[in-house]
Amino acid sequence: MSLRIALLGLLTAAGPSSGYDLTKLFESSINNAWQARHSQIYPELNKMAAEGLVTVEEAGPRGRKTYEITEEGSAELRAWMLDEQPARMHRSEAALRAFLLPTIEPHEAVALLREQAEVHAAKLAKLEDIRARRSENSAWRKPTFGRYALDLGIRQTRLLRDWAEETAAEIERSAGQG
Amino acid sequence: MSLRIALLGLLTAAGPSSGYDLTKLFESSINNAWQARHSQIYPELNKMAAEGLVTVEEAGPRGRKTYEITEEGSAELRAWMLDEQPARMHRSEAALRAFLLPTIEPHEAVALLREQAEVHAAKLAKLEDIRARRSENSAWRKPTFGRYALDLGIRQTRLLRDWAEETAAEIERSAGQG
DNA sequence: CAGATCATGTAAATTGTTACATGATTCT
DNA sequence: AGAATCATGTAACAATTTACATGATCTG
Repeated sequence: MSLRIALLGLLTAAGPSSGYDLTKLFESSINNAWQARHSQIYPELNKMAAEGLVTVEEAGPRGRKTYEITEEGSAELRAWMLDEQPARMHRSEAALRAFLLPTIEPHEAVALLREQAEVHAAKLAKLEDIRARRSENSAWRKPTFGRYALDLGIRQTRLLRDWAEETAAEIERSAGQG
Repeated sequence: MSLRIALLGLLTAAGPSSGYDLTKLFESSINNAWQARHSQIYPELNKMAAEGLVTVEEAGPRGRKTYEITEEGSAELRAWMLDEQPARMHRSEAALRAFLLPTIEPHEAVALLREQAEVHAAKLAKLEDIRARRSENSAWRKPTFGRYALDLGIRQTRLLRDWAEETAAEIERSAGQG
């Protein structure tokens, strides 16, 4: 379901797009929240077209197909947004690693965390750069699009960086004592 | 792969356990990072036993089977932990909703965010309570187990609460003007 | 014209969810 | 004895990944 919702959302945010466009949008915009390959996106778009959630226009240069969201599609997206869903699924390999940190040696954990902190710091810089340039290059119809998610992404990345740094320092401290 | 890693991690952290135990541990400990039902856990444990990553002891009261991690299983876990994996997968319906916030009316978005903030606040209280009582009831072999992940979970939950509150306020402000 | 990029698809395998199915043991 | 909990499993379906496959168009 979430893939479908993400696609409807991107079609709302960016306007009529091809599967190829959407695949790239997935990587560049919503990647922090959800991922999908073209091999999943193309069939899903066709299923959605068959169900009337989007329309297809087959006219482009290299067999390019342009999909556009329908009223029915917008209704589906809206229903999902307003629906009470107490069970929100969340999977994160980074958090899994955090849990499993005590399974390796303290000095290894410290090295790993320091490395992670650097990765997060680099990502943070990239996201902040995107935010700074937001007004120019955005493919969005409304300027608010992506804004809240970007803000959330920046905060989360900063949190991960700080957590990694502080946890590394803490492990180092306690390993030095014990 | 991640399911397998999570199971190996839990077997390391909690010692020999049954599939039933592990299913409950999934819910209570690692849930913030990964989820799995017993219908996925039981077959995976049997596959891991066949591959020599865990041993099985069929002796318990109600057909209970006890699984224990082997050297080979520990090596697999260790390899995963130390392995450089630049692509860490992350999926979150909450973040997806954040992205799609501008697809609904501002007043709806505000209501949704306020609701979410409350949910996160409640979860935060629960997690902080768990942290406060940690020393007593923990099933872990080492006291550090779950500690780092719990800390991360608390920070992330607090972040979501704050983000929801502040974003609600911001939307309210700009909707009032515009 | 060669290499990059655009553009779409399918097949097979893996992973994850929901639903069905069963029986033992403990608690009240 | 009946309800709750312990305990394990399978089957069907849905979602996701990896790999295979193809061809058009643009760029240098």
